[in-house]
Amino acid sequence: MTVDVVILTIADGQLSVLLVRRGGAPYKDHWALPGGFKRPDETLDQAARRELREEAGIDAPAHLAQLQAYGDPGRDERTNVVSIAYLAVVRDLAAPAAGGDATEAKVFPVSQALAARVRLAFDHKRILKDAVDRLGAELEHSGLATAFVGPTFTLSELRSVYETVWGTPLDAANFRRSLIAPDARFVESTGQTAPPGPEGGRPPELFRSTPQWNTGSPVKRTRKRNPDD
Amino acid sequence: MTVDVVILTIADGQLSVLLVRRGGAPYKDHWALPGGFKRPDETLDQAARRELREEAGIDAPAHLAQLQAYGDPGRDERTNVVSIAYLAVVRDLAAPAAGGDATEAKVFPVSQALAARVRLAFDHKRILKDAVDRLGAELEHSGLATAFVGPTFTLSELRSVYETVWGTPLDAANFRRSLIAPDARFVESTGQTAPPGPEGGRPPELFRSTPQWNTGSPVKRTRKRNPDD
DNA sequence: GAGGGTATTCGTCAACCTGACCCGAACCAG
DNA sequence: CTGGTTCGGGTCAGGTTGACGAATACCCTC
Repeated sequence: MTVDVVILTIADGQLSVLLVRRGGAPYKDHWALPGGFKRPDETLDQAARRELREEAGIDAPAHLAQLQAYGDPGRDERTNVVSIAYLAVVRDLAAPAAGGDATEAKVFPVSQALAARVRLAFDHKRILKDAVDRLGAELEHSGLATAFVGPTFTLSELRSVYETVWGTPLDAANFRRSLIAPDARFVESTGQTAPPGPEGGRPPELFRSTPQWNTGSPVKRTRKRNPDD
Repeated sequence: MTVDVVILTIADGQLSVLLVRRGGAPYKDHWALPGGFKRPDETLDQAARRELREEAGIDAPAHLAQLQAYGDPGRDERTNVVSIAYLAVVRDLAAPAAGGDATEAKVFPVSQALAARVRLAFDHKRILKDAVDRLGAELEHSGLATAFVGPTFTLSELRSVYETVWGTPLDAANFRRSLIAPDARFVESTGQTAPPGPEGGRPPELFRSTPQWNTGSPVKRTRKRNPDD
């Protein structure tokens, strides 16, 4: 009975995942999701937080939720292990913060970690793929995108989260309109502005997310529909 | 490591769940979700199907998917047990089909099983509540509603599923319009008609669900918005 | 300081979708 | 045949969305 954590962040404009290098058999020297055995006296959530802290040096993830259990026989050649996968979202994962377990930690772009030539330990590639799919779906129905940005943020930063995860561009004006709609209180203005980026431009307004952002999201994913379908 | 299955169906116009009476300690004689220990040589899905067959006599559920893992210490006083909850949807659960395990099985309306005065074994009430919440959300985003009806169905039958699960009435005409939209192929007509119900009325058309019904659902839940909010 | 460049913010407009409602069609019971 | 019921099909106003243009506020270079 283990708990594995998919730690996602956005680094260099790419959705990225933190992986650790395994020190022992099986899959020695392979990259794997941080995780470990659940202790009898802790809840699953507590076990996930402990692994976050021990193996990734993360104390307070912006988001942490259970994903799914994986229990196929043979997924671990040693013993029959069922793993509970967790999804954690953090920001500022710039410093890999190698855990105290003498394991090496590194942040990979998800596209790279899912590439065919890369081999992850156990069924961790499938878990990662499921986690990314789940994240994309969750963005449509919750305010999870705010977990990728700071406590205050510009609408461009927030929009960039959607665009990065979904891989599709969004219209900046319409994105703004849907978020600051008078009846839907998803974000509220702080009155402050952020300095423009290196590219220049008008200084953007800083927003704060409201606790209401639970019942649905104003941002919709526009799936390209095949005309021949 | 156990697998518990929330078996939902619609009986007498009410969302209902199948519970079994426990024969042994702990929680002897309490009602509980059917479930049991996972065997090392089977997958989680296989374990769920085995429990469905052994304890509820169900061979082919219309829907079976993993929900969530529950692992709080103390949820089972004997040993530290992590349970993987599954959601199964079946139709025609009229015959309780008591399992061969000499356990008594009975179908309860969900509203009754969740009532405050009823005590279910372990944390099964919370699992059931989570399952029902999940079902309601899933109806909005998938074609799961078709699992409650037969291979062919009338639009009234399908609409009744949404109304029963959500507890809100839907406009019959608009429901029809959204389902038979020319570009959204969620259902297709069989050309046949069903006999009218005991109340009379025009014979309804029989439809079949299409395999496409995965990317979203045309039916939306209209949340009543508080005007003072 | 003038001019070009960028990103944000605001406004507009047509197309689409939605909720509400009406009416005829088809069937049953009396 | 008449009344009652459900299903099929249509209409209509209001809201929402996608696309797009224009104004604003900053930076940089000349």
